[in-house]
Amino acid sequence: MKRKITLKQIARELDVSISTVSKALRNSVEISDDTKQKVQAFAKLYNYRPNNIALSLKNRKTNTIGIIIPEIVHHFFSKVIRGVELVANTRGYNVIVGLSNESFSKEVINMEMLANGSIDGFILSISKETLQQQDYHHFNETMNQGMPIVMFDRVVSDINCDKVIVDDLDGSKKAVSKLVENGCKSIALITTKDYVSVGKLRTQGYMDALNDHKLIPKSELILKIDDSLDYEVHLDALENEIEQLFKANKNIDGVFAVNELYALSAMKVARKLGLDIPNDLQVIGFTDGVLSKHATPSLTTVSQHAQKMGEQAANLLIDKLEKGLNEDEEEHFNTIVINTELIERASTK
Amino acid sequence: MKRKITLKQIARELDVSISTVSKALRNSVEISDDTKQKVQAFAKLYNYRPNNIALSLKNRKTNTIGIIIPEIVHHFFSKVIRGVELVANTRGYNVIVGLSNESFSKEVINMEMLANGSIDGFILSISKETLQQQDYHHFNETMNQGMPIVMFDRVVSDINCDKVIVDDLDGSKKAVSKLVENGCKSIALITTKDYVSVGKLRTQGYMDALNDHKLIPKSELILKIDDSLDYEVHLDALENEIEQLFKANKNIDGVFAVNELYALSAMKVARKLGLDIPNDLQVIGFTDGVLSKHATPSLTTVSQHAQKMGEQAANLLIDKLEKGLNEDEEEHFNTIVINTELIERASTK
DNA sequence: TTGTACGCGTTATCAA
DNA sequence: TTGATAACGCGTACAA
Repeated sequence: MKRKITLKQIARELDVSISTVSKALRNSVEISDDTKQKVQAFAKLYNYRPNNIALSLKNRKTNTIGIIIPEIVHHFFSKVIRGVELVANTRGYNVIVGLSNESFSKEVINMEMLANGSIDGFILSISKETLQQQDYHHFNETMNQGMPIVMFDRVVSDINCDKVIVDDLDGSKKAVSKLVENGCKSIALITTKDYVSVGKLRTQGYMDALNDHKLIPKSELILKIDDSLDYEVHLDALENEIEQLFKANKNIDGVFAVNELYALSAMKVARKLGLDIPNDLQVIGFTDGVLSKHATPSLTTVSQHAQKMGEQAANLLIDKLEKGLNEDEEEHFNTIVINTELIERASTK
Repeated sequence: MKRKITLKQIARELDVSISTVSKALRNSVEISDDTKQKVQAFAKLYNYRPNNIALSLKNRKTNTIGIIIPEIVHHFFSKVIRGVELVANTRGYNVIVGLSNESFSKEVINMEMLANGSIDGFILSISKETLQQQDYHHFNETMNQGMPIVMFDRVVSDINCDKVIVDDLDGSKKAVSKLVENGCKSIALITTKDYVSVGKLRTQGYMDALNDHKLIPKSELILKIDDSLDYEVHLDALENEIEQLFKANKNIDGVFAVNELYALSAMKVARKLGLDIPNDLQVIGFTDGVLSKHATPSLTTVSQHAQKMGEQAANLLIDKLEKGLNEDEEEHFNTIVINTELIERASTK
């Protein structure tokens, strides 16, 4: 087992100084061709590679991005990671992943861990618990220490940083308008409690679309799910709530759900109640998930372009990292809005 | 914007030496209580945290694990990551993620990138292209440099390292036996080409189960898909192949598929051909995916316990990293076999 | 053309 | 009880 070779070892072997080796390897004009050849050959033979950690320490730059997400077993987030990775890699960065697991304290601990020199900047999406507690001090502290943050999807306006979001409002409007245009008269909304920013915006889009079409939103058609429960586990509870909704409002002929699970559950319940999709009931979900495509019937969705979000976030962050930030120049923050796309499948006419 | 504070700055402020500060913060008995209090108060005030990079350089230990996987937008792999993250975090490690995207060269580049000091060891699953080319030099070189590797799921026997695998053979046997016991007489197998080790083993399990039940495997019932195509894109091609299989063998009453997509496609085609599941046809898939649970009908699966695999892999790696490896002690490699579990849903009787 | 010295931030050892 | 020094591995300004 031959350990990784260092400049010092090469220098000793060839009986020259460390700096000579260093310069020779970087092809400096200061060094004679003879020495360069000798050193380079030796380095190649022993497969010399500079130690990243030493470089990071010296340059005060790790070329590593930290990404903190609430959950990785989730198509949306893993697609975002893929986007980040893609851009990061081509631009010479590595990606270190931290999971908050929707917990405030884990988010804080993870960020503190990484902020102590391990990375150059963060890309993150806020955990539910943090959103609920509205405690954002760790984000501000991190930025105060000169470490940039790019937030995506779950963002809050209280924090001044670069952001990448989907056009939740417009996406929802498009979806609900589609339902209206397809003839739905009584459209239900299945959404989350309002502290989830995207849930709130998507709810707003639903309202706007109805208003645009001179339809009156009815509160009994709006089901706000408390998603602090993990519904992958408590699926029954979710389905029960939806069933109650349908039973109390037999005239429902359209459903807009703010995520995939809600939409699929709605379809499942509808099937159980003997409704035909899309003839009796049309359904659209806001999601980038895989379930939609393979569902029966396949689900019409509002696509969020998760991978693109990741790419944009990575570009935003790296741009900031590499922009020689002129001292007293006012810092500027960007918000990139990703357009949604309505993907029509079999759950709508 | 206050940059992160260092020992040196604290020392200067308090007019003591750097080493005094360092010792005071670690509560050394060498330092007077007075000084300790002073230093610790100051450090707390300015929220001092040791710089990870400097520590890594000094200790030649990064406390970071590198994980290289072929694809992140895939439930199996993201669950494995979750398992790795969980264990790594509780044991004081970070996780850095590299994606090979099923490409040999990306796998090599990613590993070289990380092997230069960024991490202490690898957890990885081999890319398809690497498996096809059977070029494993990068794994051996990495290990020769003293960097341990733990492989999971897609492994090869040629390489000597710790491994975590599922019991593919037994899992497949259980599945196919189940079909036989449920009355299937003519069971088709939808699998991959043999260079994918798990595909090969699962095929073997199918054979074994049939033999155990005195049934004769028929080659015309075995469909080997060339999965170098991305079937998420070329879904039609996949479904066509399966349709041919069904049409050429009308007596098929059971299907065992080595992954989720194949199983779902089989169900879709069957539905199209007017077959009722599970009455005319029973289907089982080898997978840990989400699609199964939400499919119509829901799919009976052989579960791989992906998260547990990740946890075991992380424990294996960290154990090795932290075991004071006695010089001439023979190095020992473990292979952990994870048991599968048959999860019965609606696609079987 | 080559080598010395320094600094990145930390800790351990040894001297004062 | 405190401080100076060396070391981790690297690159660079400056001296020889």
